[in-house]
Amino acid sequence: MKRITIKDIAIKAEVSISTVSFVINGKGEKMAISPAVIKKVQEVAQKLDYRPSMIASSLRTGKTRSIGLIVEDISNQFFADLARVIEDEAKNIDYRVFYCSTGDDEARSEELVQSLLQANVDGFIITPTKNLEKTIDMLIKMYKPVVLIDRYFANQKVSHVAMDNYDGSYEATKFLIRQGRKNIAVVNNKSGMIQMKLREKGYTEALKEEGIYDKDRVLYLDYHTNEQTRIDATISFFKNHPEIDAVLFLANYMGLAGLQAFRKLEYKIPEDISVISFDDHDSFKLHTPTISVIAQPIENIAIKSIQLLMSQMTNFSDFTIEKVLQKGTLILRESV
Amino acid sequence: MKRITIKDIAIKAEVSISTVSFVINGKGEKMAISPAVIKKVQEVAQKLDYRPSMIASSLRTGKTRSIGLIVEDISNQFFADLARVIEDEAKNIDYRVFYCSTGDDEARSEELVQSLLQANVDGFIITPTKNLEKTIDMLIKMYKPVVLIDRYFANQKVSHVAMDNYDGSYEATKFLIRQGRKNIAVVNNKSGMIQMKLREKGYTEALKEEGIYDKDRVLYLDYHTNEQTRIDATISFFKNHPEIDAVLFLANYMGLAGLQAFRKLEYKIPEDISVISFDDHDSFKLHTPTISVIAQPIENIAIKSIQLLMSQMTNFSDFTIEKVLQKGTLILRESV
DNA sequence: CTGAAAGCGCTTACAG
DNA sequence: CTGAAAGCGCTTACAG
Repeated sequence: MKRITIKDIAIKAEVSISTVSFVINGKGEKMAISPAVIKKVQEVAQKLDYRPSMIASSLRTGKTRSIGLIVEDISNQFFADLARVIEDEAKNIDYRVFYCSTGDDEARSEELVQSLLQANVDGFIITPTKNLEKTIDMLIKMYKPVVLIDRYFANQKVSHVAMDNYDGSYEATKFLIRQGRKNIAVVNNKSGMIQMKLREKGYTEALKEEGIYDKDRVLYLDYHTNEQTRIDATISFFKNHPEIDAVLFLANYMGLAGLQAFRKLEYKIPEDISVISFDDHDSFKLHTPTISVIAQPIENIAIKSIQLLMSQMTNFSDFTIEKVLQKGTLILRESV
Repeated sequence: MKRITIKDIAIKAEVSISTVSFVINGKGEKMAISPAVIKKVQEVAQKLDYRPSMIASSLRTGKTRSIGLIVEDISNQFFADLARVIEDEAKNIDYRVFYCSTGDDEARSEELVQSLLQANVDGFIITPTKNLEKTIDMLIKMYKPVVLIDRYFANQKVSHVAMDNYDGSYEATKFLIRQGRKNIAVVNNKSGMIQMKLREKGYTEALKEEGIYDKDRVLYLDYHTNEQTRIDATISFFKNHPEIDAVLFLANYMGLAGLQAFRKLEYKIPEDISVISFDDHDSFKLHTPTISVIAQPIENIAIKSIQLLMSQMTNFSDFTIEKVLQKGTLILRESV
């Protein structure tokens, strides 16, 4: 099974290698190659079942028609959905996507960037970890197109696409207040990343406007631990705060842990406590009762990020940095 | 930012290009290069922050140190978990994994194989669609290592790793019978793929042994449809069969649809109906009541498949075809 | 012990 | 309108 190359085609079609290359790449007309020759080359290529070597072409051009997608955790539904849409979009423009998960591990994130760099991807879409600002600056300096998604660094000159997190939790909190809830808690993680801070801020501001903010009603969970530990922490927090009558979970895995905590505590939802979580998830639709969520505009985020990346890839010297916030959707279910 | 190549190192270290290449690839000793030279080359490489071009080396050697992983749907937890373990295992032996989903679309599966072939992956791990037998034969003919997972073609000479599906559902059904259930239904899809047939067969045999098999208690759902349609089909089936007192769902997405159907029907689990589903899933642990499952040995499947693939990759002319079945685990929760 | 050179399969500037 | 040739960054058989 010897590989068919443009040389084989050239010989068989009795033209030069360059002519074959031009025709294969659709530059036949531009190069003023006669229609007859174009047709002949195409026929021969077809007959020999020619497949271009991406590797050889990459080595020559320095381009791979691939993009690297670094997410926090591909087994989290939110990121899986995001990846799926990004992959589909990329496929439409004939790009391949390499995905990988950081697990919110800072060293691993670094490694992943390096390894994608080594694989020579043409551009990056990244949900950064906390330490990654410098690495991203380095990519920019290397003229590598980058778009950040879901989270970002406030003062960095890099395009990003994220949900309007502040607005999402502000609106959800206001909704709970309008329902008559007075003692509203929030569960955040300890990451301190901007998207989480903004979610908390939306909650905080909404309560402060009503003069009912209480800093003791904020629980911080550790991302880097197992689910049981999160459940236990949630249980003991709520045991200490029996007055709480509503809660906002700032990410789906915290919501999932919270629901298990409430089951242990035998809380009735929404009678004892109203529940809203960030990020929609199968389990929220299936839970008894069904759980209200602030759903992310996954499709919009994916499409916009590919657009921004493409604009950098086609024209690195003169593109505009865009910082895009897409509105989420409050989906009301039985839990409120 | 010019790229650093072995040529730069050769010049700086004042040795030949070949010497650099040998040292970089750890063949210095074998080539009897003096320790002093080895050390010098390594130091220079380090200082210049040299990164080998995978692309150039691939072009030269024909190897890419990558494997293609084709699953049915990466956003399904079972496949996501499988992919995660496979990726970790591959990383340990310094291989990269490209994953993609067929969506059980036969044309797309073909395309994916072609596109991975074009990317020159060194080996394939595939959950095949129904039509893929010929394509896989072609890979074998091209001397491309292949391992099938989750499903396979009974008479094909290709290694595979799957769960012992027959045993899994046989044991689960026997368990339901021992619990005193008499009218046990099963929900399958229409794919007709071997793993689904075996799951159904385990159920059928267990019931036939007791003389209580009834072919009217088998429901077939369509994979290629939306969840609501599956829920509706499940509801109408159970409405027509009020005598059913237990059910086995043969894949997690059917189980998830089933639970929503039961909620609509206001069935009490397990009082009205005992429930066991294939494939564990977050939602099953979180459901009220928690749902019993036949969990797949995901880690074992992943590890074994990489092992089999590696044995083919290192020695294609003389490896043994292995057909491996790993036992699943019946996890009993509140639903039975 | 080390080096010069061919070649993997392409693309593209240059010449005619 | 078409072809000869250089070169992308490696690896490795061969020569000395």
